[in-house]
Amino acid sequence: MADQRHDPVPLALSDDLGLLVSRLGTVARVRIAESLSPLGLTMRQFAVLRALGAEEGLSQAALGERLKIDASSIVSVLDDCQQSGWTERRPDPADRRRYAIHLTPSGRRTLVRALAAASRAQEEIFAPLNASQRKTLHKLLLLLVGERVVSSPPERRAARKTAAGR
Amino acid sequence: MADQRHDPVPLALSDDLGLLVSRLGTVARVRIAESLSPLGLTMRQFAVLRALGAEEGLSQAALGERLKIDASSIVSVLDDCQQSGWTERRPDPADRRRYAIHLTPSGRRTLVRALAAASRAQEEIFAPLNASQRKTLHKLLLLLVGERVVSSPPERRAARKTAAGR
DNA sequence: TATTGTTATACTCTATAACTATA
DNA sequence: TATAGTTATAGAGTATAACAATA
Repeated sequence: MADQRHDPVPLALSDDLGLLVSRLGTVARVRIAESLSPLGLTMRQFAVLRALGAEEGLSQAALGERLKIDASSIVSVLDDCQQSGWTERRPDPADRRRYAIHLTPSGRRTLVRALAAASRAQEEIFAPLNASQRKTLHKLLLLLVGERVVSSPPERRAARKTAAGR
Repeated sequence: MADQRHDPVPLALSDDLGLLVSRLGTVARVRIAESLSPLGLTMRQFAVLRALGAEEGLSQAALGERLKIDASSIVSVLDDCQQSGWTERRPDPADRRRYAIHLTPSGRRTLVRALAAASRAQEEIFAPLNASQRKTLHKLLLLLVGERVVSSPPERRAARKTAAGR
C-alpha cells in the first residue's frame, strides 16, 4: 500500500506466472498435507498408497523410481506405513533380495479415506473456480506437466550460494 | 504401463488437480531457483531484492512480515545479501532499534539480472502454452491465490505421524 | 510493557555413501 | 560385477525461544 511506480520489470508476485504457480503449489501442498494429517499419513505415504492402489506387488526400487523417491528414503516411508498397518513386505519368490509390497485391507481403507480427505481439501483450494474454469485449469496444467506426471514432491535442492563447496 | 482398471477413485496424479498444482509448483520453484543459482542468490534473497526494488527503506520486521519470513530468518538472509554487497542496513534516525534496508547499486543490477533469469526460466516452464493460454492460466491463478499474494515459499510443516518412534 | 533485531538451538525432510545379501 | 534393501550421517531450510537495546 505504498508505491505504484511504473516499473520496467514486474516486481509484484502477482505479475509473475512462475512465482504464482510456485506459491499456489505450496498452498495446495500444505492444504492437502493438512487434510491427510488427521489420518496419520504424510504426502509420501499417500503417494505410496496410491501407487500400490493402482498396482500392487511393486518392489521398493520400483516404487521409489515411480515416485521419484530415493531408495534409501523409501525404506523409512515403508517402515512407517508398515507400522501403521497399511502395507506389508512379502518375500518375492523369484528373487530373494526383493520384496513385493502389498496393501493390507486397512491400507486400502485408509487409501479411500485419504483420497476423500484430499478431495475435500481441493474443494477448498479451488472453491473460487467454477466447474468450467477447473476443467480449463486442469487442461492447461496437463499441458505443462506433460510426461513428468509422477507423484509426490520429489526434487528440492537447487539454490545455494557462493562458496559452499558441496 | 501396467494397469488400467476402472478405479472408483482417481489414483493417477494426472487426475488430481490439487496434486497437479502441487507438482507444477515444485517444478517451477526448482527451475526458478536453478536459474537464480548462477547469480548466487536464493529464492528468499530474490524475494527480498524484489521487495526492496518495489519499496526501499523497509525495516527488517516489515520485510519479514511482507514476505512471510520469520524475523529470525530475515537476519541471516540479510546478512548474506549484505555480504554479497546487494543490500545495506542504514540506521533509522527516527528509531534507533530499527534499520532501514536499502538496495546498493550492485543489488539493483543483480535484481535486474535475476528478474531476467527468472523470466527465462519461466519461458521454459510455460513453453507448452501459447500467449492466450498463459493469460488464461494467469487469470485463473489470480482467482485462486486471491489476497494472499505475497512472495517466496513461506509455510511448510503440516503432516507428521502418530507416535513416530523411528 | 512492547518492539526490533539478534543468537543459539532444534527439528523436518531428504539425499549420499557405505554396507550386506543376494543375483 | 551389478542390484535390492539397509543404515548411518550430513546437509539445507526453517522455526522457536530467550535475550539486549530501545521505545
